[in-house]
Amino acid sequence: MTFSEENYLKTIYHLTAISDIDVSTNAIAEKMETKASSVTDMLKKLSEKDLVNYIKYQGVSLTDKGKLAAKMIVRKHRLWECFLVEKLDFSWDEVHDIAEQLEHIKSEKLINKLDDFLGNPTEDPHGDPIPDAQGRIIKVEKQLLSEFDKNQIGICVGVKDTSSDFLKYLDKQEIALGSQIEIIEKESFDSSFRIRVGSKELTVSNKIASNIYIK
Amino acid sequence: MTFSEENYLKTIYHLTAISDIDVSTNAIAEKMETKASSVTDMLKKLSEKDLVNYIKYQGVSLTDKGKLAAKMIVRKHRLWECFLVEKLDFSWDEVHDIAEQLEHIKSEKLINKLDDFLGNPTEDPHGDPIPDAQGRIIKVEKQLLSEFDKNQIGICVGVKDTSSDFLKYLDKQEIALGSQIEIIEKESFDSSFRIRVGSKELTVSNKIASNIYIK
DNA sequence: ATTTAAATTTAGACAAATCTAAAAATTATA
DNA sequence: TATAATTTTTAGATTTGTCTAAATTTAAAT
Ligand SMILES: [Mn+2]
Ligand SMILES: [Mn+2]
Ligand SMILES: [Mn+2]
Ligand SMILES: [Mn+2]
Repeated sequence: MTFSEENYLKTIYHLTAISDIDVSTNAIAEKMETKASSVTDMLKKLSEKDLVNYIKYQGVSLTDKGKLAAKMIVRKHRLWECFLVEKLDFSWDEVHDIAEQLEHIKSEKLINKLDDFLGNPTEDPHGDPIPDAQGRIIKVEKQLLSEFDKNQIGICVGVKDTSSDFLKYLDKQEIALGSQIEIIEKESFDSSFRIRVGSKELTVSNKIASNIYIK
Repeated sequence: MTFSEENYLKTIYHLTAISDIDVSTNAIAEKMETKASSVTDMLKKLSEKDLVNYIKYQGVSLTDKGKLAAKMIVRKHRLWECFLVEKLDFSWDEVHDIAEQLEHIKSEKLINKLDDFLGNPTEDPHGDPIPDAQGRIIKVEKQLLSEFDKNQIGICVGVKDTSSDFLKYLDKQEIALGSQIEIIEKESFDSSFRIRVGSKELTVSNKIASNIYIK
């Protein structure tokens, strides 16, 4: 399997995880910053290999084989992110791009040994679940901060947007995984939130609140 | 720089390290298990990028820029081999192929942090020197076991052949880096050696003795 | 000094992954 | 429902790295 094929599988996996319905050619093209015609070519190839169910003009979904392959790539990506943060002391906003490269290293033994070395973590530095060697995922039900109401309290357990910019913003506000967040006030006009994080109080926009997972 | 370009540079680096004179197209083709015509094509490209000094029909050598680039790849390869052996408990005969992949991961920060995490090792699991971030190498003078004479004693500090087969043979004979080796007898007929390793005595062919470095 | 052999390069082809531009199918709108 | 807009696919071109076969250059052997 080539790097490119792996990247397509991963993208389709992530897009189907969101909405569950078939993924469109354009959605893939947009996410991968490539052209729709390139996507079509690749879908034909992946279909030929029985990794996706593809019907012309009708969108695409992963086969069981394709889904497992995608999960193994996600597994590698997230384990490497753990390694970078836990062992090499990278911050959570620096690891994604390097993991994008490391996720393509081919060695089952390597990834399983890495898993053990890290103590078999179930979540990556952004709170995303790590599939095990069989592709099983422990789902933790979590809500967006934006769905919370006044006076509710929760723990930050993940982020939806994992861009470096957003993660740095959270660092600045001293919001990290494990932080306790209390909703002091929800402004009905713009759906912004007044929250308490630790001892500090701050106001966050709805856009921010829509990218923080709470449990 | 592409994977392929990096692999060519590394190969040229290793071939020049042996004999110091210009490397031939065929030597590169043989080592990389590719065709001479493919090598010629790549040499033109590397020459265009000022990574090699290339004169048609006359062989090739690395420029300073090319040599530094090659050393950085070797640095990455050997540091990852250390990681695999020291941290993930791989044996020294399993790590080369995985390191061949890992050496192409692009992140200076990653490799320098890995270096620190490993305690800035100066040698890899096969006794080969690890260039530092500036490309400097600590040369340890060492001799082949085959060049030793009767009654001499030394420590095994490296191997010339790093193939899995040879390394497994050494494991079987309980010869490892750090093992004390004493030459009991040198057979003049076939240049084989009777040696003592730890408490055991054994006979090794000249071919074996020509692939073990002693200090 | 020719001739022969070996090494190297060139020419042309191919597969993978991408692109642009044009055609076809689907979906939305009037 | 007919037409327009959007989405998707096809056709053809490009880049990278490879290959085979033929031509060229260099080295070796009469
Ligand atoms: Mn990531
Ligand atoms: Mn992540
Ligand atoms: Mn190696
Ligand atoms: Mn090595």
